Amino acid sequence: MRTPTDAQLRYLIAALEHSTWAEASAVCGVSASAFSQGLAALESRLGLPLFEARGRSRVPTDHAQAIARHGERILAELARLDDYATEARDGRRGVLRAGMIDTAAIHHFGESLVRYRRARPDVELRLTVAPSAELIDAVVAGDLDFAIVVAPEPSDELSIDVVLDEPLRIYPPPGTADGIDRDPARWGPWVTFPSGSRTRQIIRSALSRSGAHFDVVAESSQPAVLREMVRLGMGWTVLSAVDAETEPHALVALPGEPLALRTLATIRRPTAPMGKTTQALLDDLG
Amino acid sequence: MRTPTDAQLRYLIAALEHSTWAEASAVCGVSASAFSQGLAALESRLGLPLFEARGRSRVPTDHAQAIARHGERILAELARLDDYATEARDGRRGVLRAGMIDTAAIHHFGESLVRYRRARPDVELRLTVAPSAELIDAVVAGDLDFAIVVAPEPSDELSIDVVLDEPLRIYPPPGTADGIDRDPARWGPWVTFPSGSRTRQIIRSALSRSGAHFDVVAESSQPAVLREMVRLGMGWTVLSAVDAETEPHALVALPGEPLALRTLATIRRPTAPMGKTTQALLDDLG
DNA sequence: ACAATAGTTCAGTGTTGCTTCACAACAAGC
DNA sequence: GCTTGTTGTGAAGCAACACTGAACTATTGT
Repeated sequence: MRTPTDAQLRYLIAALEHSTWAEASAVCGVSASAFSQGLAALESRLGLPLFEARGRSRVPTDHAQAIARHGERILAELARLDDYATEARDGRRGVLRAGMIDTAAIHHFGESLVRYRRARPDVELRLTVAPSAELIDAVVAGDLDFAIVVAPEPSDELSIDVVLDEPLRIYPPPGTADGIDRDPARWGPWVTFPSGSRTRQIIRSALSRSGAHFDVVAESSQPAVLREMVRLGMGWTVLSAVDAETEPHALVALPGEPLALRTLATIRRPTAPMGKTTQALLDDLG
Repeated sequence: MRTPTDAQLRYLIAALEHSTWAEASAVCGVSASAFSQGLAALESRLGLPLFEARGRSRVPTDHAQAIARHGERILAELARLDDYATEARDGRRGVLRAGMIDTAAIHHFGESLVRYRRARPDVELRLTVAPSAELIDAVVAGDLDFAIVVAPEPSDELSIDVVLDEPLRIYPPPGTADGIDRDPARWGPWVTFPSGSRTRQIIRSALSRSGAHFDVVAESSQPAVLREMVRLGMGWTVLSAVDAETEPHALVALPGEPLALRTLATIRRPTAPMGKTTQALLDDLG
């Protein structure tokens, strides 16, 4: 014995709400014949009489009432599922697992995130802030829908879209003699990101291109910590301007061109379809 | 866009519960092919990605989880409907609208009714106690599933099954002279049922066959009232033994054969299918 | 390289739900 | 009575659907 169709339950409810089946079938948008057959099928599936012949019309049995109540609940649940699907389809509902490096989350896209939360309160936004390498692993593993990281090498496992290039500038400790920027050989020593860091690689190669030594005396993955160490005179650093030049205790960069550009990119797994929740945030970032 | 099938929801839930689809499809009792197609159909109906290719297995998306929860509720409601149907099919659940004349309800079938309520607590038993004519109308109108009444004339609108014949005996007031039973001409006057009553017709024709006058000095539809009037000496009556001879204040019948037999029968509308709830009570009465 | 595993695609099949048309039962009119 | 309109049912045909079995692709383990 098969389970009742949602159409059949709709027929039953309509039959109880209207005095005549012709009327009810019209409301359901099917022919009177289909309506009649549908109710007959429902009766046989349930194994219960739902209507009783009385003259030329049908009178519902007590079972019909009880079953219609069950039917209403079932249809209500189906409608809730449909509502969910509709909201999820256009990204008003769902889960969005985002990853960002700290600079992106705080300085570049903080506002976007706030806007997004306000615009889509039913989206469960889970933000992971971590270094690029960690975020890349998480994206590849499928633990994140996307991440904004320092652009990695192209790879089959990632689709990469550049979102912005930010300047990395050199920040000497306060009180460093003027004119020293002319002679890279006298730069340093350095406080910078830990050795696994992608930004550290960029810095190291840029410095070596400039002819500077890269002798590291202190490490931290936190820009704020590096800035403070420079302020205390422990050494020089290279940071993005937004990290170094924010109050309190803003640093002052060596004048001239930036040492290098750091490219930030969104990364996603190319095999995973992009959900509308993700889409919407990425659109806003661009 | 059509609504999801219950089978498709079952597939989704199974897919989330088992590590491999082959296993899940086996649990659902369908081929891996049908399973895969079913989930694909569900995805397209909802317009949402439910699974994501990862190596050679599929990983559910966040939507899949949420939708499965909705699906569980829908299936639970369907199961409740099915439970209702199962119980209703074998008469453990539903409504039973019964009618009985007072004598039947109190003396003949009171025990049956009590037994029935105890055996089938989920059946909503609605008992109407009224005179035969009224019950017959109610049955014909479809307001009662069946009734036990004084057997009426055969009719197209009723199916009639005799359940018992009960003796109607003559009850004189206390202190009536012995030997008077030999002379029907000296019987009476009478207190008896109102003129519309079926039992009164039986009594009148039986008395006239015996050669007695049928002069009525008081009427009531309630046997207990008639009995009391006889006890107070207002006149004679004819009652079924169970009504007249119960304590307190039992009457004593004229000796000899009963005046007449009153036939009680169950009546039903022949066009209405007999439900199991009705069936069960009628079986018990027999 | 090879076989085993996981899931998909394809063609074919039976069932279902629908439509249209014809029909039976009934009520109300003349 | 006869006719007419209404209400619901049955039959034939059709399109959609869910299923199966077999061939197929892609991934993983050895």
